[in-house]
Amino acid sequence: MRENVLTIGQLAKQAEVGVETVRFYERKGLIKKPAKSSGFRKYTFETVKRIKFIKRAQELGFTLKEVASLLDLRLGAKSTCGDVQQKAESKILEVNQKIQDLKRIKRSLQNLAKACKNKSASVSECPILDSFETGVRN
Amino acid sequence: MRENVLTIGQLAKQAEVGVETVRFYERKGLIKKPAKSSGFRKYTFETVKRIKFIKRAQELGFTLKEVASLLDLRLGAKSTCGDVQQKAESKILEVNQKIQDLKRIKRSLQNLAKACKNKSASVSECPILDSFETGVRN
DNA sequence: TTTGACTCCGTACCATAGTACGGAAGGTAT
DNA sequence: ATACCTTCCGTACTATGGTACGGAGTCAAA
Repeated sequence: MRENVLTIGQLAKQAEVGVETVRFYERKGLIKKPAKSSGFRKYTFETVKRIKFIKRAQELGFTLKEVASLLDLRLGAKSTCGDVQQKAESKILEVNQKIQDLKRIKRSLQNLAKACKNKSASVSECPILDSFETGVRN
Repeated sequence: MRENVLTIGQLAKQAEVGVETVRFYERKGLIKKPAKSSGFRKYTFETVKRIKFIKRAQELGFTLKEVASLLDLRLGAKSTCGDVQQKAESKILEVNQKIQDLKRIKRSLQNLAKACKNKSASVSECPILDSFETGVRN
C-alpha cells in the first residue's frame, strides 16, 4: 500500500491523533467521508493538513463548531462571494481581538518575570488580573 | 448593602457569569473562598477582575487548569522567585506561539477575503489549510 | 410580619470532545 | 494456511466546564 493514499491508521499517525478521533471528526462533518476500497477508508495527505489545522485551531480557543465554520468558508457552494468575504472579515476581527488579548497576557507575564528578576517589586502585586481591565492601561 | 462588598449574585452580574459558575470556580480553587457573613459569601471587586480574566483566558484556549497555573504564578508562597520567573518565561513562549499561529490564520483569512473580492482566484483554492504547514511559507 | 428575592448546599444533569470496547471481517507476512 | 494486525461499526464510557433543581434558611422592603 504505497499509492499516495493512507489508511485511517496511517492518517491518524501522520496527524498525531487517534484513529477514533478521525472517525469522530468524520461523524461531526469536520472531514469529508473518504473514498472506501473494500469497506476501508482511503485518505489523501490533504486530510492530514486538515486535521492538524483543526487541532491547532482548537488550541487557539475555537470550538469544533467554529473550526467547521472556518473551514467551510471557502467551499460554500451555496454561499455567494459576498457572504464569504463578509464572514472572513468578521473572523478576522475576532482573530485580531484574540491576538490583542494574548499580547496583554504576554505583557503581564513579562512584567511578572521582570519584577521577579529585580526582586524590587512585590511579586504578589503582579498586574496579570488587570490584563483585560479598562482596555487602555496595560 | 453598599459597603464595597458584593453578594454572589452581584458578583456574578458584574463578571457576566452565572451564580453557579462562581460556586463552581470556588470548588475548583480558581477563586479563593470568600469571607462569609451569616453564611453568605462576601466578595470584593478583585474577584470580578479575576473571573473576567478566567473567562477570557479560556476563550484564548487555556483550560481552567492552565488558567489556575497562570493565576497562581504570582502567589506561590512556596515557590522561589527563580521558579516563578522560569514559569513565566515558559508561558510567554507558549503565548507567543499562539500569537504567531493566530497571525497565520489571519493572513489566510485575508487572502480568502481578497480572493473573493477579485473573484479572480478560485475561492476553493484558499490556503487556510496551509496555515500551519511547514512553518515557513504563508 | 409577611412576601418575595436571594442565598445556602448537595446532587443531578447537560454539552463538548473525545476514548475505549468488542466482535466480525479484511489485509499482510511467514 | 496460519497468525497477527488493522479496520469495520455501534455503543458505552470518560473528563471538562458548566447548568439546573429542590428544599431550607436569610434579608429587606412594604
